Parts: sequence; structure tokens; C-alpha cells
Amino acid sequence: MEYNFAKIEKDAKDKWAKEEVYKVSNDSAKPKAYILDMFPYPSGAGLHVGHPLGYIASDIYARYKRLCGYNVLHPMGFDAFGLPAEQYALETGQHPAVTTEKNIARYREQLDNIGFCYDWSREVRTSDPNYYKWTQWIFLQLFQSWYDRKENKARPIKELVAIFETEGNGSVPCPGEEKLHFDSARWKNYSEKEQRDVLMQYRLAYQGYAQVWWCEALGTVLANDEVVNGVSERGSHPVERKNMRQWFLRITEYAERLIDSLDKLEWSDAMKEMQRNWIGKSNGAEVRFDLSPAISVSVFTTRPDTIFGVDFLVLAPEHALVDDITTPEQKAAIEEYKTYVKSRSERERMSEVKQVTGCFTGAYAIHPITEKQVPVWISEYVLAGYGTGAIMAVPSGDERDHAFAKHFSIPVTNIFGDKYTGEEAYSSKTGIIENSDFLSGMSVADATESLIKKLEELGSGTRKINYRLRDAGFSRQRYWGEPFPIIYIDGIPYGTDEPVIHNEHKLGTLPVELPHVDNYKPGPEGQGPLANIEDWVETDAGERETNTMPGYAGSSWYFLRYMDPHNDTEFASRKATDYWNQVDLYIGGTEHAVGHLLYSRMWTKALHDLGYLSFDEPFKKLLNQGMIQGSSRFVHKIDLFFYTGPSGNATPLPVHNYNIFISYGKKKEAESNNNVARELMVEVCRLANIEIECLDNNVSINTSSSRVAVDLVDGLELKMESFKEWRTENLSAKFITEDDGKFICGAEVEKMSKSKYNVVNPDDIVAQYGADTFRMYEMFLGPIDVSKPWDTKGIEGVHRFLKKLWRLYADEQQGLIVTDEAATEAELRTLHKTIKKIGEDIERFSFNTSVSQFMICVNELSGCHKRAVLEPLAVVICPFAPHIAEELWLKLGNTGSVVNAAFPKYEERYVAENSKKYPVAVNGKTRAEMEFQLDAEQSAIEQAVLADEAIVKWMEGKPVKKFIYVKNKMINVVV
RNA sequence: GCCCUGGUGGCGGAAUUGGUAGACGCGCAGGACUUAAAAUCCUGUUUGCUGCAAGGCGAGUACGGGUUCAAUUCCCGUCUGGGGCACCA
Repeated sequence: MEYNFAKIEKDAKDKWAKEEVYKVSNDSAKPKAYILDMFPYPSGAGLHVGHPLGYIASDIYARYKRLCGYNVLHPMGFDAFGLPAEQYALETGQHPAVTTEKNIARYREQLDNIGFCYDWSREVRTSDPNYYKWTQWIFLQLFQSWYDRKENKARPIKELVAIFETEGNGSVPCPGEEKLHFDSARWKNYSEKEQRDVLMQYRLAYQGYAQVWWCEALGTVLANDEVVNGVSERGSHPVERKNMRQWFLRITEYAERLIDSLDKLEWSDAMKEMQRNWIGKSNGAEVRFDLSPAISVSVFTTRPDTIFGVDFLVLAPEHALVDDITTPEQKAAIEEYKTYVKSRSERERMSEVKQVTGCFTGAYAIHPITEKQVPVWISEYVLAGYGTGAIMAVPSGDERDHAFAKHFSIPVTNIFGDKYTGEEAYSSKTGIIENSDFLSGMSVADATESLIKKLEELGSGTRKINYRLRDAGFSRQRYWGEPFPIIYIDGIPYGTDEPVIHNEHKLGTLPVELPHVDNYKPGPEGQGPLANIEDWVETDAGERETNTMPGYAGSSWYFLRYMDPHNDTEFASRKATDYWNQVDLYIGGTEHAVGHLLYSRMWTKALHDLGYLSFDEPFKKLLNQGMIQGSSRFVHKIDLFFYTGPSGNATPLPVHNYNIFISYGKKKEAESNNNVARELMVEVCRLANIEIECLDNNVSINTSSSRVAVDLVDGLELKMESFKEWRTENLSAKFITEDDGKFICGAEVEKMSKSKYNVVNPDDIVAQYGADTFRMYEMFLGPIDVSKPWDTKGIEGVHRFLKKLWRLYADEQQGLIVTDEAATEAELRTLHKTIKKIGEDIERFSFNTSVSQFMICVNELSGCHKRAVLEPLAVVICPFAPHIAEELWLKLGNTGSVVNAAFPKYEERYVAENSKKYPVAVNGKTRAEMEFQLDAEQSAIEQAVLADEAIVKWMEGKPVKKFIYVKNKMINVVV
């Protein structure tokens, strides 16, 4: 009876399915554990070998916790709304609902194949109306709430209205429009529209304006991903930044709490750091510069102490005041510059700092302290979305300001004395401020305080905390997302849950179902496709919002739905959320470090504030698995030869259309060696049947690389025949190979994705080696949190290990060979050490070393067929290789399932050591190895060591300066 | 450009809290079994010098410095791979 993994795994899966062993109840006396994976977006490429890395880790942990007696919630679902399905629909006409369904079915099959212990009865799909009903419901809670800064929590908007009615907004400053002030009388005099406009400035979900990529030719808004090299990915049309009305979530109100409560989370420091940086809290001041009695510009600065070094102001080109302040002479130049900026992404604007651009508005502002005239410029390095969208430039103290001043020859005021050389800015916060009137001679900290005081006296500035975090854009002009439960009546947006005065119509119930469409073309004026469906948009009460929610809407709360997935009166019952509470372990990639994780945290806090949840952080412990990258393969096609003939002119020889590919090694050679290049050119002419009159002197080649599917490549060697058949245009391909006839591809490590042709499907691995091998191999690859390119090399070793394990229990001829013979001391030591190590390794998520330990264990147990050792071992390995564990468990005569067994406890007496072989060093260099009892006295050890021949030799007769003995570690003699 | 993160044999990696660098596996080399192959098992495998051998001596964790009795581990600087940068998910 050999290790027939295919049969073993099928039997185990059938049994688990039949007995519903993974179904978990909300009622249990056991302690709970909630172990969650970041659910996948079901892409058309299917699951690749990178996805399961985290899933296997969480599966091992979930199974282990279960064996340890926990009631474990370990669910899975699908993040099913998103852009790729819609793009695919645009290309092929297939409805996203259809392709999504198909992709989910494929994912499910692939996941099942690997043998995860998910409770599929709790599956959620964000595109299911029964699910997004509650996404819409939560949106309405956010829409109907505001943030009370005094109580530091979200509250219902009707409580805000009550405040307005009694006292106006004096005690509740408006987050959306700081200058808005009114008393109760004025509030009551507002029209309904005016009142709702005011409320909009307070709501946690609100409407505002944002810059988006706009493509005139496609008539649509594009995602950053859809803009490649400054043009649309689809059709290569020009694009520009355009301001459009959008929905937002007022996450900035939560900035402080999102920073503060990071402290109570068991997340990696790196992850917390990324969130802190993303939120980007900075202390500083807001300073007002007047341009005229009517016009002033506020700037935010983290260095108010440098105010005497201000040589100019810079506004973001999109700043609202630019048009008002620009002088007639500068109008044309400013317009031209603004047009240029419209074509630039934020990324480009931030990263290309060496390329200084900008334009003078012609206007001057008055310095609030010196009252000097300061020129006002605009430049792309100032972003509209950060701070006030305007800065005071201090070239002697800021790199970018300095570069700007130098580029435009603006005189620089030095406020740092010798520290500023004139060559580069002095941006350090150490030192003394000089040349600064009453601030001269002060440290940065003191000068900051004095200046803020002065500004506040003058009324031209104030202390200010600024966050880099921006409110989250929450609408997309797309089809495949959650519709908003919003209806416009006379242009005013209402939530579908509110009673509307003067309107007898009911606004409707949730869910607002996504209507079916026949095409996915954008609506008029850049609206989403929903705008095309008139009889959906038009209701008796008013018009529906035609935007849809972004991809992250559904994923911001899905972990709550798993707790009570079939509830149709609440998003989840309070009993269920109280019981399961926070996610105890959340596993996913760092690519979600700031998006998904931040939004989920905000939603949880808002739901907590509004009284729907008892906890205000969703994920107690977070583990980031590294990304399994693809290793892409490239072929290089020869495009062009240049050769220098007798005339001395470079002559181009275009050979692109001859489909000649050059092996990687040859290409490298030809690039560095002119003789090789020349031979190569002769060869190319032969292949292409070209005759050239002369070939002289220098030859160089141009090649272009393109990706080739990884399964057409064996290691780095291209399977040339398969390559020809891959695509019709390759049929005529000719190859210039290495001298041994092989064609070698270029390689590059990058994200695994369909478009890069580097996807490896886990199904293929499972079919060849079995799920248990696949699971253990992925864990064996390395630490869970480290990224690495996929490589199948080495899987044989893990497979061999499982076969070896199997042979401890069963024999090819006799079948089960387990005996009831008593185990030896050594065997028990091996077993108990393994139990201990595996338990510890799982708790610290060191799964790769667990696999090593299993290998060591099985090697040591070679020839042991004793039940006393093998039965516990089957349970210990169950989290890693559940199928073989189940089979062995049953073979040993057990009933039930190994999934429900108890994880064995190790016995101290089998794992304790009482002596240790110490490395003995002299001056830090190991010179001998000596064994001592662990409880030996230091004096005895010292005596023995100093008497040792080798040690004496290395001490060279010098006196002992220090004797270092670290128990259970090492001994060092310093002379 | 900014933020986060990694860099250890031919390869994946181990070394958990500053304490014997290279566990475990792959690959490779040699051997056993076999008519042969597969499968399985055994031995060796960081590197230089040295020795018939057992061994001995030295170097070595991207690079350059530093702290320490002791550094893969801590600090400073440099190079370099990966992820993110707000409408991919």
C-alpha cells in the first residue's frame, strides 16, 4: 500500500464534506477564535500560487486552535465588485455578473482543492444584494451622522440639527467649511436646501469635489491604473485632471483616533508606521498673507520659526485664488502653465523634484510680520489636497523651495547664518535662528512658540495640526459596484431611509438593486453607465444617484457579516458580534497596508460610535504574508541593426518584421563585443534573406523584449516549438540560439498577474503532488512574511518527506504495520520535542521551521512503527497535512475525524536536557567544546575550562581578564 | 521623489532575547540495491591554505565604518531587490 495521495485526499475531502466537520456554531462553551483571511477578488486569471500562502498559514493556525479546543470561526468569501470585471465587459460584452460568477466558481474549486477548513455556509459575496443591502445601510448610517469633536465620536445628524435649532453652530465648528457660522435664528430661516447644504458639510458621508483623470475621447473617468504613460490604456487617448462632484467619507475626523488606537493593536511596527505616515500628522501653524484688503492666502507650515526667511509664496496651480490674483500681464503664462499641470499625475508632480517648474502670478502678498512684499507663484510641487494648498517658501531652509528660488533667480534671505552656505538649504531643525528680528538667537522650538504667539496676537495666524490624510473618495462613475441609496429631490440628495418633508412618496427600501444593463458605456458628461437607464434613474420621488461605490466599500465590513451571514434584519446581530468580537488573527498582504485596513478601522469605529458594535478596532492581530511573485520570462526580438559603412555614416537595417529572436546570452555578448555583433548581423541577413553591399566597422543592435508565458519556458530555456504555436504571429519566428542550441530567456521578478503571463496555477501542483505536499511546500519556502518569487524546485523534497512519513505507518506489501510495542526513550524524546516545537512554531507563525522539524522527526523515527508515537504524530501534523493525517487517523482505528482530535501535550521530562555541550572561546574565538551539567556551578566550570589543554594553549600564558559564562549558551575566556 | 521592507553557500532558507553561522530541504558528486530504469537507502557538499588521514589554521552573513568579551542580530553611512503612494484589488 503506497502513498496514494490522490485517493487519500479525495476520501478525506468527501468525508469532511459529508460530515460537515467545518460547520461552526455561534453557540459554544469553548473559547472563541476568529481567524480570517483577506478575501480575494475573483479575477479572471484564477487563483495563483501566491494567494494560498496566507490561506495555508491561517488554515494551519485555525486547525491548530481547533485541536487545542477553541470554537474557531474561519470563513471565506469574495470581494466581487471591481473594475477588472467591468473592463472585461467593455471588451467582450459579457456581463460582469456572469464573469464574476464564473470566476468565483473557479476560485471555489481551486480553494477546495487545497483542503481548507472554511465554513462555506458563511460565505459572503460583496456583489450579492443580500450583502450589499447592508453596505448601503452602513453608508446611510455614515450619511446620517456627523463627528462630534468634543465627545470624539460620531453622532446621529438629527442630534446636530437639534443643536443648530437651539444654539446655531457656535460650539460645533464645521469640518467642511471652517468659515461657516450661524446662530439658531439664522438656521431656522434657512431654506430646506440651505439647511441640507450646511448638513452636507458635516456628514461623515458627504458630497464634494475631487480631481479625477478624465478622458474626453472615451467620455469617461479613468482609474490611475488605466492611465499609462500619460494616455489612456484603452486606445491611448489623451487624458487630463478634471474636477468632478464625488462622494467622500470624512475619515479625516478619525485621524487622531486612528493613530492613537494603533497602540493597542498587535500589528507589526512596520504596518503601524505605514498607517501613521499615511495619516501624516504634523504640528505647525496656519499663517495668513494678505494680498489686498479683500483677498488673503492661508498657508500651512511646519516651520513657523522660519517666517523671516520667506522669500515668496507658492500656490498649487488648482488653488481657488489663482485666477483672482493673477495680473493681466501674467494671465497667458499662468493659463499655459495650468494646462501643463493638468496633464501631470500627482506621482509625477511629487517625484520629479529635480525638474523645477512654476509660474509667477504677478501678485504680491504682504508678509504678516515684516510687511514686506512677497511675490506669489504657482508650482506643481505644491499639491492642492495637502494643507491649504499654499506654502510660504523659505529657500534657505527647504530643499524644494531652494531649488525653486535658484531656478527662477529669486533672491534668498539667509536666516541660519553660517549654517546656510548658499549652495543648499539648511533643513535641519537643530541650531539657532538668525536674522529674524525678535526670533534671532532662539532655538527652533522656542522660535516656533514665540512666533505662533505673535501671530495669534496679530490675528494673522494660529497653531494648527495638519494631517496628510485626505477624505476618502467614495464614488466611482462605474457600473459594477454598489448603487447609492440616495435620491435627489429638486437637486437635494436624500437617503432612501429618511422621511422627506413636502414629498408624499416613499423613497424606497434597501437594497437598491443594481439594475441589469446591456452595455457598459459611460453615461452623459462622464456619469456612470447607470445614468443611461432612464427608467431606473427616474423614480416617483426623484432621481437616483448614478455613481456606484468604490471597490473598498464591501471589504470595509465583510468580517462582521461572517459572524451572522444570513441575518436579513441586521448587518449582524449584536449577540453574534459580541460573541465573535474582534478578529483574533487577520492574515493578508502588505499591499493593503493603508487602503483597506484604514477604511475597515474607520467603519468599525463609526459603527461602534453609533452603538452597533461593542469594539472599535476590527483586527486585533495582523499578520502580513509576503507576496509570492511571478518570475516573468522575456524573449528579445531583433528590431534594427546599425552599421557604419565606408562612408562613415550609420546605416539602419530594419529587420523587425522578420521575426528574429535572439537568445539572452547572445544578446549580451553582441552588446559588449563588436565582432560578435558583426557575426550576428551576417546571420540575421542570412535568416532574413537580405543582401547588403558592405558591412564595416561598428555594428550595434536594437532589440525589443516581450513577455512569454512561463509554461513555454523550462527554467530559462524556451521551448521554441511551443512558442511558435503560442500565437499565430510567432509561427514564422526564427531563433538565434546559444552555441549549444538552446534559446535562453531573460527573467525578471514581478507581481504575478495574467497580463504578465507568469501565473502558476496551484491546481497543477496539487494534481502532480497532492494538496498536502503543496501546503507543506508553500510553508517550507521560507518565513511567511517574506516575499519571494515562485519556484517549484524543491517540492520533491517535501513530497519525499510525506512518503517517508507514510512508510512509518504502512508498508507496500502488508498495509498497516503499526505495532503496540512500547516506545523507546529516544523515540518518545523525538515525539515530545516535536510536539513542543510545532506548538511553539505555530504560535509564532514560523511554519517553515515546523516543516523542518517534521522532517527531522521522521528521519529520527526511521524504522519506528509504534502506535504510542505515531498516533499523536498524526494529530500534530494534521494542521499542515490534514488529508494524510485523516487517513492515518482512521487507519489506526479511530472514529470521527482527526480534525476534532485533541492536540497532544508534550511531557517536560522528555524535552528537558540536563547537560549542554558548550562552545568555549578564548577572546571570542571558539577553541574547544566542553560538556557540563546545566546546574553546574560557575566556579567548577571555570576550573575545568582553565585546566583544559586546548584552552591553556590559546591563552598563551596570559592572565584571565574576564570569564564569561552564559548558561546554556557559551563560555568565553578573555585574556 | 516619499514611506515601508528585504539582502546569509550553487539555490530556498535556519540561527526565537547579542552567544558554536549554514539546521532542514533542493541541486550536485560518489556509492548500495537493480539486467536496466524508477523508487529507496548511505556518504560528502561555505570557502582558502595545509595534512596520507583524523584534523589544523584563516576568511566569511550586500558594501564601508562603529559599539561589545562576543554582531547575521545593535548604531551610522553606501549600494541594491521588492511593496505602497490615495479610482487595481
